[in-house]
Amino acid sequence: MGILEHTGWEKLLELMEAEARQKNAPVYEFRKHVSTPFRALVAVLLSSRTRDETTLEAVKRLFRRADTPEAMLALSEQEIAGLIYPVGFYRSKAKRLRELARVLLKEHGGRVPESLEELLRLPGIGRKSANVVLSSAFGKNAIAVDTHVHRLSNRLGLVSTSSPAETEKQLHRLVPEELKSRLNTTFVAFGQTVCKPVKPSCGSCPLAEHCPGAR
DNA sequence: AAAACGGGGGC
DNA sequence: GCCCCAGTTTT
Repeated sequence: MGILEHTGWEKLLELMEAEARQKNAPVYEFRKHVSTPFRALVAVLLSSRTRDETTLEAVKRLFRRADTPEAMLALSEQEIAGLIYPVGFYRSKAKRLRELARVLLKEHGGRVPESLEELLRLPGIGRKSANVVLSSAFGKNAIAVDTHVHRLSNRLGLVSTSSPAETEKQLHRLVPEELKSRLNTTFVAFGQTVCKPVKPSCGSCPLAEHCPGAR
């Protein structure tokens, strides 16, 4: 018997969300500031290997200077690097941001494309990032498999695979269309606050009773 | 001091 | 698939 048989998808997401909101999961504050397509694209690029609180500090400063591809391209790599403290990886991230702005202007008239294929062709944007933009900025029913989604899906026994790509496939079959986008934020929020990578709070977890990974 | 964080890109 | 990247935070 899996956890879904006890809760169903809707209830599962509700339980996770309630707990994560109470614990002030960083992703909620983060999302408030990066809801437009360009901001979402920039933020997701910067968020690689970086916590949401850290990324948020950087994008708040960055967007005051460069909230459009034109403004971004007008800055030098060094200037961008200085603005994105404290995300780390300054040279590579600054270079990618500027290149991203350049391609956006040259290939897409400065607009963020809305298809997975086009997003994947942007420099610095891979499958996870493209799906985050599709779901968070364009409201599409996309599933973005980051480490949180991958880890939680496996711990909860929703999928069983070491491959993020396979997790994405299986979730697509499993999750009701209208809940796919919501799953991204909810799983990240719950992963940040309860079902953490190290030392998960199984003792106080509302799902522990029916979670195969609880310990 | 060492491990964790995390996703893209190149091979 | 595996390794590289390379700064900050957590343990």
